Parts: sequence; structure tokens; C-alpha cells
Amino acid sequence: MLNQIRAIQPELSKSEFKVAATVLDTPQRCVEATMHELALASGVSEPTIVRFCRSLRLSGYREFRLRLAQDLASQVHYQHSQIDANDSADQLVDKVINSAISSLTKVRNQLVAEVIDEAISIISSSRRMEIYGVGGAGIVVNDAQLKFARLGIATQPYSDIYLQRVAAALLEADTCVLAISNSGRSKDLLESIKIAKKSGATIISITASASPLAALSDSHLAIDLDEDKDHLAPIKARIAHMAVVDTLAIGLAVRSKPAYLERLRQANLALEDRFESRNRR
Amino acid sequence: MLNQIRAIQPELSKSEFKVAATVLDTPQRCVEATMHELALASGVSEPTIVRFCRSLRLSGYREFRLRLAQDLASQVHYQHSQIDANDSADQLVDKVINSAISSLTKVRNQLVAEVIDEAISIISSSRRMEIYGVGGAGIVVNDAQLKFARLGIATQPYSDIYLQRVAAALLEADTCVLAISNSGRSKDLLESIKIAKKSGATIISITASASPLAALSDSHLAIDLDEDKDHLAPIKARIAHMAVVDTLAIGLAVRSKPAYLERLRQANLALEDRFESRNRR
DNA sequence: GAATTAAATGTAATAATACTACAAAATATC
DNA sequence: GATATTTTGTAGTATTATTACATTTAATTC
Repeated sequence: MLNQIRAIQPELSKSEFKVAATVLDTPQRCVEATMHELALASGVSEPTIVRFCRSLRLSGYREFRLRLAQDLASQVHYQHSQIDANDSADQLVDKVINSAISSLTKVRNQLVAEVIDEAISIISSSRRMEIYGVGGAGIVVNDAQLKFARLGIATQPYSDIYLQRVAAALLEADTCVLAISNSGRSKDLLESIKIAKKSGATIISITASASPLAALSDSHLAIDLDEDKDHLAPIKARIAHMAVVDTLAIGLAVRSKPAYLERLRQANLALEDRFESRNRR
Repeated sequence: MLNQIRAIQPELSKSEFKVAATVLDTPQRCVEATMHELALASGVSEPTIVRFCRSLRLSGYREFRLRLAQDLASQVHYQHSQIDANDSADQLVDKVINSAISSLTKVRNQLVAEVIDEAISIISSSRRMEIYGVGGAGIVVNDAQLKFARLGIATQPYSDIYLQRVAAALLEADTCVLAISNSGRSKDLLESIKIAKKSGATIISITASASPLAALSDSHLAIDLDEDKDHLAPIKARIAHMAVVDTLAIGLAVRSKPAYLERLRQANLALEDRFESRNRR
């Protein structure tokens, strides 16, 4: 919902834009607000509120409020809670999993459809792709390589900063680089990306908005996670980034000619004899 | 909310009881209904609806409807839906993420607290741990290594089947092996585990119940995912397994002496100068 | 750059919805 | 069986959402 509002905001008229802004700014408040209050808060008239709701293809304010409430509820539910030594194993499981779910929910709300489409079309029109990341993101980089490989899309993962730079210097104009970093501030990665850009490669990034990496990117999949320093932080980032990669890979698969899906089938087939059959037990 | 209604239902008056009944019976419908409609459906008058809401300690029907909507939204079980070529990017995101969330939910429901405790105690009483997996699980194996490393727990990951066997043959009695496999039927992995067992190592597995791998394990963290053959299947498995590893690692960290957490802090510190500062931009 | 047209926005009236006061039933209490 | 108490509904009021229409603002054409 918020996602959708963000997406259509640029197409809205001046007044409706204001309404979108208030909603995006204080969604929790809007759920509680009556139409009159929202009109007041946005500095517009009440009919504009109705028109705004209609722009979202909803029947009216009542439905809007309901949808917004539901949307927020599905995020709020998984509050992140600190883990401590006294937690039972049950609590531990709940907290860890809920925190993972909450970061996935964030991804769902933050991914902008247009950017996904953009990134997919960049990848599919590039001759080849390299994937860069450092530190914890290295895992995501390798995971991405595996996912794309299963679709028959050859990619080269580099999580070593030296290899990265060498590779980046050798890139050509019709290639692209997928850069993955939570903060978007790793000096080493930034250096590699600058080199890649100089080589003429198109840069797709999965990173925080307003980060140096985002600024360098041609296509930027913004993921902003809490900056908490708890032990779950790196895990959350990893799961979130993997989910974005999933979306890209799957999108690429379904968007492009059915050939990809056929390749996926074959890749699965090739592994089949490596498994114990279920019957023989 | 529904639970609360169920709880107070016996204490309600006859008419309010009817209202509670309709709400419990068709909660989804009630979210959409106006006060008048709910009154009609329950065969009571509108003030009774208000009184019912007040019995729930809510200000009125408006709040009731909002709360109910939120409540239902947070329970909505992300059911898995097939992705097809006509999906918009928005739908794509929703489907991929929801499917990931649903597999995490499964993990949450399937993990048994006792087994987590058991696995944690095996790991912390072992001199060292090796982590085995093949194919897609290789990613999880590397991720696990990284997670444990951050806690100062040295582990050796092996996703190559030959190295695995060699390593397994050299294991000693006071070591343990964490084996990760979705199906629990990969011949290569099973072979490695048999060798590891012969060497006297304790086996912890993250895999499907009733699988050959489960049968070989000393401690078995059972994760059963749908056996659907869609393109999301491997992704779901990976996310689910990573979540289990997270739980183990975090559990290990909080259970054991605070030393682990201190090490984690130091590991984070060691990386700090590798990042662009936020101020300089 | 003025005139015309179209789009956007707000005002004011109307409709729908939620809520309240009070009176009538129903139930319990003596 | 009369009285008190609780429960419920009727009818009216207040609030909230929506619509019709007029006004303003912006865009387009000459």
C-alpha cells in the first residue's frame, strides 16, 4: 500500500501529492485520522482526500483507511525485540524468525516496482553480469550467482576486493554489475564500482538509499534497514538482500522467453541421480 | 482480538453474544461491514453493536473495525501463489517475499525448542565443528561459517564433496558436524556423513524429517517444506535453513559466557575503518 | 500575450454512518 | 406479584464521508 502510494505519487496532482506525502510521512497517524483531520493535516479539502483514494483505485476513504490499517498491521506485528540470555529456546526461535520476517516485510514495502522492471531489463539486455559485494554480502553474492546460474544466466561473483578491481577494469560497455552492500559505504566496494563505471558498465545496486553507492548506480534497489547494532543486524541484511536477488532472478525468469524456465528444469534434472530415491528409502 | 472476543463471549448479554458469534463466525465479512449491516446480520439493534464494542473496551464501532482489520491482517497467512509471466512487478515482489515469509513461518512452527537446546549444547561442548552441504546448501554452509566466525567460533565449511570426505575421515570424537540439506537424500552428503560418524563425530542435521540424513543424525532439526517444484523451491529452502542457522548461532552467543558477544563487538569494530563515514558524504 | 479550453480544487449541500438519550421489555430480586 | 435492575430497541442527533457544482488554476491555441 505505502509502496503503491510511493509509486503513484509523482503522477498525482499537486494537492493529491500533498495527501500522499502526509500519508507516507505519518501512516500510523492517518490510520487513526478521520477524513477531515487528514484534509487538515495535508492542507487540502476533503473531496481531494476522496479523489486521492480513488487514484489508488479504492472506493473511498473508508476503504483506504481499512487497507492502510491492514497494511501497517502486517508490518508492525513483528516488532523486533532484544534477545537476552534468559530467553527460552522457544523465545529465541520466535525472536530470530520474527526479526527475519520483519526485515522481509520491509523489503516488500520498500521495493519499487518500476526499479525492479528497470533492473530486469538492464540485466537481460546486458551481454553478461558480474556481482560484487564485500564482507557479509559475499554470501549474498555467491547466492546470487547460483540463482542466476540455475536460469542459465552466466554471472561472475567477486567478493574479493582485489579480484573485483581487476575484473572491473576489464569490463566493457555492454555489461552490467550488480553491487550488493547494506550500508553502501564500504570504501573497497565503492572503489570497485567507480572503476567499473569508468569501464562503461551499467551499475545496479542493492543498498541503502542516500548512500554513496546509490549515487553511483544507474539502477538502485533501495533497502533501508534499521541501523541497530544488535547481533541480528547482519542476518537481517543478508536475508533482505537475498530476497531482493530472488525477486530479480525470478522476475528475469518469468519475464524473459520461456527458455529460462526450461533451463531451470534441466538444471534440476541434471542433479537428480545424485539423490537417494524416496522409495528405496 | 478474536481470542479476546472468544474469551469474553460467555460474560456477554444475549444480544451481545449474538454479535460476538457473527464476528467469530465471519470475521472477514465483519471487517467490510458497516455497523448497520453487522446489526442486521446478528439480528440485533445498532446500539447493541456499540455496546458490544465497549465491552471490548474500545471507543466504538469505528475502532472495533480498525482493530479487527489489523488483527486479521497480521494473521493472514501468506499463502503461496504461483508466479506467472503476466504478473506485474508489484505482484512479483509480493509473491516472492510472501513465499519467503511463509517458509520462515513454517520454520518457526517446526523448530522444537528442546532440539535447539540440544544442538547448542553439542556445539558448545565440541572442540570444533565442521559444516557440510552440497549444491544450493553450499551457500548456507558458507553463511553459517561466517556467522559462527563472527562469534569467534572457528568452523570449517565444506561444500565440495571430495574435500568433505577427506575431512570427515580425519574427524575426532570430540568434534561435531553440522549437515545441511533440504531433502536429506543427497548421496554424496550421506556418504560424507557416514564417514564422519565412523570417525566418531557427533552429527547435527538441518533437514527433512524421515530422511536418510535425519536417521544418521544425533540431533535433528527438522524442517519440512512443501515439495513443490516451482522456481521458488530452492530459495525457500535456503532462507529457511539460514534462519535455523541464525537461531543456532544467536542461541550459542547468548547462552554461552558473555565472551562471545564481546568478540562479536570486536569483529564489528575491526571493520569500521573500511567504511565511508556518513558525515563526509 | 490574450482567449479558450481543460484540469484541478474547493464550497456547500446531501447521504451515509456512527453514536446517544431515553423509553420499553425482559429479567431478576424480594 | 411488585419493585428494582438489567437489557434492548426506537428515534433522534452528531459526525463523517461523498457528491454536485462553482471557482480557480494551468495549459493550449491563436
